[in-house]
Amino acid sequence: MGFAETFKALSDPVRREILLMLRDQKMSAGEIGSHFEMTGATISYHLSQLKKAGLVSESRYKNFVYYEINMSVFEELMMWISQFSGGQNEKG
Amino acid sequence: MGFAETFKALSDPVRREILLMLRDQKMSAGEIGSHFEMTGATISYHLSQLKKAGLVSESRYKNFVYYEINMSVFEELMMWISQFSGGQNEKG
DNA sequence: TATCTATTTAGATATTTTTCTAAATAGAGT
DNA sequence: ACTCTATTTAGAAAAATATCTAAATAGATA
Repeated sequence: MGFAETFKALSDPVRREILLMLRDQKMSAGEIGSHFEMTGATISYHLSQLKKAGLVSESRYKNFVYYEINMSVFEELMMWISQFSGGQNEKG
Repeated sequence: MGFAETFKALSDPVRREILLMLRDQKMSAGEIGSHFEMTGATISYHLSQLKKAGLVSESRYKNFVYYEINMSVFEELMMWISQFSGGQNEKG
């Protein structure tokens, strides 16, 4: 997977907001896009970055492509970060 | 502080490695630089990005500038991420 | 004070990222 | 089969990023 892609994906405010929108329901690309003042093409680009980072997954129904959060990558991220804030590296 | 800067700082592999090096001891800019095949100027740039994101802080002694981890930003990061992996948003 | 050492700043360049418009794809309903 | 709708892809332009070399700064020590 790679932390580089994950952190890069999370560094963009649009993408972080998309993740918040998906926190408790899956949404179609169009629905997601309608919350922003950007073209659908741009939203599609951001969704592809999130997907590449493994932060979301997609499924299809009728004409629509639905996106939803993929929790497991967030868990890996927590593990990485807890190296620093946990303080489990004390001597003794 | 801003998550954008924090995540952006973490998206670079050199900067993540610097953070790992600083996990259990403070180090001078020069010591840090000697672990990489890069000019001191480039290392200085990366350190400034980490500092801007609040991930490290610096102190001076003699000719040296020492860098050390700043844990509190990692803790904020954990909070943000736990919105997703914690699953505290269930109905019922 | 002159010089040496550690680090940062400035300016330049190559690469990457974000955004747009226009076109392509793909499936749904008629 | 045709057309409509939703989404993605391609290509281009502007902005941001990572790196270098050379120069500047600033403190330490002789």
